[in-house]
Amino acid sequence: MSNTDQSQSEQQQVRHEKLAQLRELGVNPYPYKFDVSHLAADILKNESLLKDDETPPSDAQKVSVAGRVMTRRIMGKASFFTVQDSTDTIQIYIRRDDIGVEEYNTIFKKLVDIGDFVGISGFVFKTRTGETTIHAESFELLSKTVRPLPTPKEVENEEGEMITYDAFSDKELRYRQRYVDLVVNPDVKDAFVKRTKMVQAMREFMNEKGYLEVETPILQPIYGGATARPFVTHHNALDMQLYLRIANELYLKRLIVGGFDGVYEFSKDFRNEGLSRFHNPEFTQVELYVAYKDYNWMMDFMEKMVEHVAKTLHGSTKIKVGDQTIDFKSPWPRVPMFEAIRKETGFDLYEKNEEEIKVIAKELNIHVEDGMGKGKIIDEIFGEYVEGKLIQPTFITDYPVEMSPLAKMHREKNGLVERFEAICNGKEIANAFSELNDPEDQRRRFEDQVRLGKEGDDEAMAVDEDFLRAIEYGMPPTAGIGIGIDRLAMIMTNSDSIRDVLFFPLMRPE
RNA sequence: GAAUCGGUAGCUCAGCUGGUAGAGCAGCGGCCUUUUAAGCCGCGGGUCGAGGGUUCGAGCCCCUCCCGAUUCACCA
Repeated sequence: MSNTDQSQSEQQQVRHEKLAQLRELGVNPYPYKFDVSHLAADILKNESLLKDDETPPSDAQKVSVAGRVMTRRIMGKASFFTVQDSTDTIQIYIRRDDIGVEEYNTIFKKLVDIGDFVGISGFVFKTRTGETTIHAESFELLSKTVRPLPTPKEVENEEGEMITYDAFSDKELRYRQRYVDLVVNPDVKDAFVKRTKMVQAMREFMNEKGYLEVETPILQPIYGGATARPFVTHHNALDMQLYLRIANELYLKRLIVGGFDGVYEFSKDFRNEGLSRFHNPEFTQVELYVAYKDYNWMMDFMEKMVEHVAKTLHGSTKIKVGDQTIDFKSPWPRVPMFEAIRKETGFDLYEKNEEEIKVIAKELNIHVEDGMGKGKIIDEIFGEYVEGKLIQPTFITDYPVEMSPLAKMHREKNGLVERFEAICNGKEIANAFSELNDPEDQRRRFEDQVRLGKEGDDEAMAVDEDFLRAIEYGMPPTAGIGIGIDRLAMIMTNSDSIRDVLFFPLMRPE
């Protein structure tokens, strides 16, 4: 867009004019650096920087801060304004007689706007009303903004609650212009910082156990490791169809075959499905595989790791989510899937055949489509009658083999596999199994998937011959897990939409 | 994919039964040297999501489409 574009608002045009005036005055509106000595948050915390009224400021009491101008209150020959840096917002007091007539009257009062980056040097004092403030001794424009920022204002009322006026609250604008959202809505930043700290805490927890963080292909010739529709792409030089990964499971298990005892990857996965409050086409999971362990061990591991995450982020195992309090203190209840269904519906599905289950599904008002298969129907019943009721973290264990083609047969229970899902706040946050390492069984399971695919299940898996070859070379007993990072982040940050824990959620083009 | 609600100034919103488009903040011109949603005086700013229709006349009624939010369905 040119700076004479007719589509610009009046305010944008005014700011472009100010930019030109600054240049005419010989002021570079985009200088190269500024030496910051203090962050706003540190100044606000550090009483020893406060200067008393009697003595002139010592060198140790001089501060330089930089950030965006967020509010301005001009009172003739002196002004107050606030500057927001990465840590907080601090008030600045500036006087004509301290910084010079042109600097104050022309540059500061006329040519600087809300949103501009500025650098201030001065000393710290407290105003009459007790607000810690920097008395500016010099002032420098660091970057001129030519687009007006939304200008929310926060006020504390008599009860000590913060009231926000003119909040930048339009969700569409907030998601499309996350950079603006981050500038004017401080809580947004907090949620993303928490997300990062959560990932760090998990990474440290796994590193401490000696597991190796690895990277595996995002572009895969055969997609696998989950049931989902993939994104399809094409490699020109090899003239080859490739898929964006829906999971990295099969690659991490190849690494277990290769002799690593524990490998994990924070993996951006891609599923070509609809969008919702809980679904974004690209999302993050951490998958972890540990040799010589089973799913019982993995439950111990997961509850301890998530308990650790909660303590790291909140200093407690208890977290407020909506109007619930969720307690991540281990151990979490472990309930076999069929028992959970029986408790909620009165029907025992164990060792029932597909016809019998279809009859029960009908009685439970579950919509059954052709080609859904036994596993899928059971999953439907579970989703409809059980999942949403599990608010406190719970392990649901022992799934039907039909819906778990990569999990090992249960050591005792007929027709089931050693699998668990961790459910929390009514949603799945993790999925794990004793990994199937019997190559003949694995081949049969793949073939069953192919059959389901032919019967119309468009999410069924394909046979991955190279993966079969890998486990034919031998894979030790292994426990594996995938934990949904976005879902867990939603809980840890009390967000009710996945979009609030993704910087840039997928949106239709403007 | 379906239903509901919404899209009006840079931001947040009002706009009745159809009759020349409003407020606060932000902006512009003044006054103001400890203010804090600073204050006071004055001013400008709009393709009312897009297109079509009905009407003497449409922000408002009708149709189509676009975008979003929420709920439901599928998926983690």
